Amino acid sequence: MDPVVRKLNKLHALSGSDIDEIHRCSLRRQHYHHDAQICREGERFVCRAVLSGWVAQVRELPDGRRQIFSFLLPGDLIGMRRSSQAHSSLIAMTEVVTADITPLCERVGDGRSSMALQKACSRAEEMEERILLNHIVRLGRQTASQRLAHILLEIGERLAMADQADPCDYTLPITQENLADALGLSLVHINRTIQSLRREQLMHLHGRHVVLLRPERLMSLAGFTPIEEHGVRASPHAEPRSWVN
Amino acid sequence: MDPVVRKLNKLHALSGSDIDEIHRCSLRRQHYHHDAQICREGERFVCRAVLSGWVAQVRELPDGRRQIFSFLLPGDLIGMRRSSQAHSSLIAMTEVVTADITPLCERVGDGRSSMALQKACSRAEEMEERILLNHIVRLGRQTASQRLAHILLEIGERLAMADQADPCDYTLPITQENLADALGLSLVHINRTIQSLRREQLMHLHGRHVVLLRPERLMSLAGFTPIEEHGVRASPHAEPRSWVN
DNA sequence: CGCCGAATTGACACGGTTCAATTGAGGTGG
DNA sequence: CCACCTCAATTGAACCGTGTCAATTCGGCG
Repeated sequence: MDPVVRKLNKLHALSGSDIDEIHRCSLRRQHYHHDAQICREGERFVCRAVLSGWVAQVRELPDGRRQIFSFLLPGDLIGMRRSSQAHSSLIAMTEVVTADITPLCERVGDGRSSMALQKACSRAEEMEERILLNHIVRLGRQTASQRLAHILLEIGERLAMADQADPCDYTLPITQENLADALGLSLVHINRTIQSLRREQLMHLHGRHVVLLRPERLMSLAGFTPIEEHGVRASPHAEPRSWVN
Repeated sequence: MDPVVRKLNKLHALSGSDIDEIHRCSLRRQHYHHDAQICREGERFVCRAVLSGWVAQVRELPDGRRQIFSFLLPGDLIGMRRSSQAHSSLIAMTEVVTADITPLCERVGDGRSSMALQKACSRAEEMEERILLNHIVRLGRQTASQRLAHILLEIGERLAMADQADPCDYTLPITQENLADALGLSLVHINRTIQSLRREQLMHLHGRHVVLLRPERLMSLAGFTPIEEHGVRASPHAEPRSWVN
């Protein structure tokens, strides 16, 4: 449960007993092979935590193409809220280990756990929401290079949050095709986009190894906002246009 | 609170006292002009219900362009879960009336309300999630015509759920530019896409009036799955590919 | 009647897709 | 230790869906 504890603790400082509770409330481990389907769309699924490996939340289209909604990284919680069936499938992008954390979900859900733990979980959910909205912006309004830079920055930030890696230097255990399925692009175009960013000396991406060489330039290119800056920015707008009766 | 009651009741049958509770737990109404900003990104916001009018959940990009995440229709609840700041702005697409439902959120959240009411709210949240995921698929993997057909079918279904209109014949109180901002397309191209669907006799869309002429054809064109069919479909896959240790 | 925002149209450029090969790298067995 | 196999990465060329720019028309309202 280590990555889970690290991530939650970074979102909201936890006490020793909180950490104990996290350990106590996790049931059996489950192992999945690369490409294994962890959960099928429409199925009811239990609340899990990813302990190691990457999982993709994905929908398969009638014509066989895929759209990946998000990547779930070590430390991420799956389905804290969702009570009934899933609206997406879960597929192991690598060898994966998860833990069933149903008891933890219940205790946090009905308020039996500590305030700190609840706060940390709610922060985690918020972060999840932010990631989903970021993804929509990428798909709706960004070019291929922006999408790629943006998601690589975001993944780096998330890995760092669970102490899995340096935010600008990490292992990307997925294929270019997987990136394409997430970013709504073709495999061929992802490849060309990678080369373009490489040529401009903005990043390395060879094999499974990513290095973001100039994070500031990448951030401005992609319009990426790191998580620390959320909620404290002064609005750039001159005056509110809102009108309340 | 009528559209809220109708929608929740359709998601899970409510008792008379549930309906009373919904009424009792709603605080003051707030009125907004067309184009008013109801909530700014990064702000803390209260839990609200949309009573009339349409609201857009939107993010503004540095270059002035917009991405609309979703449209909130009468009967929709805003921010049932999100405790702290919003990751998107809310903008009134029409004249809008909302109700502050903070008490309702709290009672449902900590289990003081009836089981039925909790169930209905959790169904509403699930539907919200489904809508967001559908949106990602539209943006990531569909053509302009598919996106348009898909979102119009979805909106029709949602309006019908709150008894606001016929699912295939309703008023769309937004401009083509708003559709473009939601569907990740340019205003010009949205216009041409509308004309194309019109030419093929699949729908009418003149002024604010939409008629979906051949819903079945539109659904197959757009790969749209109505909500009733969720969770009961037999999987088309031959055998599970998953492997559990 | 005249105004203004919304809708519509045309021409052109470009980002991204598709199809079809080719190259490269890691893993396995002989 | 090398030949081979396979999957991932890379490349080229043609095609087409969308974006952009710049007018023009439409429609409702004062």
